[in-house]
Amino acid sequence: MNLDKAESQTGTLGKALAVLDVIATSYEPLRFTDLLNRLGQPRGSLHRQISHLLEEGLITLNADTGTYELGVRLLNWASLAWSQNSLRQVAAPFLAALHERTNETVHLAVLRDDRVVYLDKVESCQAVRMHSQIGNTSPVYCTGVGKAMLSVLDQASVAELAQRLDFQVFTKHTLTSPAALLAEVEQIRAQHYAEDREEHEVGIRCVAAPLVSAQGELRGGISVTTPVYRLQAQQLEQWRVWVVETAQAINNSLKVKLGPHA
Amino acid sequence: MNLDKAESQTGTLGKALAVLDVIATSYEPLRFTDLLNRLGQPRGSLHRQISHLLEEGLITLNADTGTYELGVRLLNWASLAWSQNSLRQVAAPFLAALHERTNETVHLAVLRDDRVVYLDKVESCQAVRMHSQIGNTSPVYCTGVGKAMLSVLDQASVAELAQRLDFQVFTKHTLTSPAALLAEVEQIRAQHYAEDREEHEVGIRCVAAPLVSAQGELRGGISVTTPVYRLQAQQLEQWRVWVVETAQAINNSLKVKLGPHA
DNA sequence: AAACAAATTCCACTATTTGGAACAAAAATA
DNA sequence: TATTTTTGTTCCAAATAGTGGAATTTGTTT
Repeated sequence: MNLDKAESQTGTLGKALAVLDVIATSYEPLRFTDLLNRLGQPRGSLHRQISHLLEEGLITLNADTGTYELGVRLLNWASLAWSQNSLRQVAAPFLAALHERTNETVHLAVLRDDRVVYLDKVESCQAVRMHSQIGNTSPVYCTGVGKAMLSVLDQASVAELAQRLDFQVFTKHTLTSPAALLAEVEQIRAQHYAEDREEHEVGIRCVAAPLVSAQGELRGGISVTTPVYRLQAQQLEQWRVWVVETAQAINNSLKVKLGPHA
Repeated sequence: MNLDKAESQTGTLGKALAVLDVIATSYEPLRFTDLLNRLGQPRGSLHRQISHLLEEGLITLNADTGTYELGVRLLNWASLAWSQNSLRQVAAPFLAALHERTNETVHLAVLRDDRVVYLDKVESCQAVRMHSQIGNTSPVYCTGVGKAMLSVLDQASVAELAQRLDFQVFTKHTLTSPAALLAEVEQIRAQHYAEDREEHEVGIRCVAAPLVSAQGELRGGISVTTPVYRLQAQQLEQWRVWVVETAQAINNSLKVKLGPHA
């Protein structure tokens, strides 16, 4: 009956998670009717989906406001997801060493759904904000790790991806077109490292490199971030070398730790 | 046909999440067959459930090992869950102030499924381990916050809960019977604060108090934790006061921020 | 107390899930 | 290399769980 396009259905699960996603990404708290409007589903169906999510502890009803919040079960899963993540486990000591050398904030990130997701962070003891960044996402096109990761995908995929991106302007250095991004990625591919020159946030620069498996598949990216005011030209040069070296070391470690088979 | 006991079914969603839970709580990485054994489901069904979880990004297949890991989508949700959590938002400044006064680690936790889940933590800049603790769980019966939270439930619920707990012995001070726990909770109810006297970990003590809504319903708990070696008797007395004061302040703030209705 | 809005329940209809078995691929063994 | 065993994937009729429109209940406003 229906052999349209990429027909991807995860059935009942997908529908329930769509509800969860709306709750997760809404800026203001939502009541039943708000969800009804945003999801355009029949009352009955939505109602049951919500009860299931509640019963499973994925969401919570705030009795005072009648609005839904994400449940703490998600926090618990995330904690487990983080600690068992194999990429993170392998990379951790290298990130620590890189931080040691640079004394700047070091990130580990992966690509998901056209966005960068931060997996780990090593920083000098600062105001200890939550996971600081862990689990947060940023656009690919204006972050060091983002562009670094794109550089190991084949040109065609990058072009496709660039086409469907929605370029937002964060600073006057933000890349704002598919063409600009493609050109930049081309260059990154050649030099093996990427830079963010205040493209996402004014006053913040970073140097990044991609992580790949033994088969050359994209695994993630790492970066060193710094405020420009304490940045000196030769430091930057030094960091490029260190970041690339560290990425290389992690790649080698990945081969040993994960895939001694091909 | 089937009116057995507490008949709680979340249908398809519940089954999918059961798979996720097995992956989450396993100590070693699991392959398809491992999951099959642990879940005792027909091959076909499990296979489809796994594909759905994969497609939704809730789990990832590690191509090198053929094992499944939790997906980063969970990290992203957790990050949002944490930042939008209203209890945490309200409590945050009070936790910071309490940390300021005591200069010791301060925790915010909630009760879920007979366990304590840590929601927030303020600590002196130490080795920055991930969420440090956020999303981690501990038993109720051997933690300060755990026992503090039990003290605001009615005696019957606590007795029931105590009965179904599996008391593990962590130190020589760990409470190991429903009776002991009930007695302790009784006392906590009277004095309005709880203590963990090296019951979970040798050398660690803590003082805790429960958080309640305007209607007196349990909302969570807070605690101050310290290594015994730097503990002096009069400090402890001081902290009891501060912890109870802080809890009271948060409770008041909860009334204002959340529920000005009854 | 009436009018209104929001949330919950109901139930005949329909789509998805189920689970056993057949099939394919990969590893282990001969 | 051939053979067996293990592991993973696909199929489809039957069973089950989800759908969605409407009626009912609950709770808020006038």
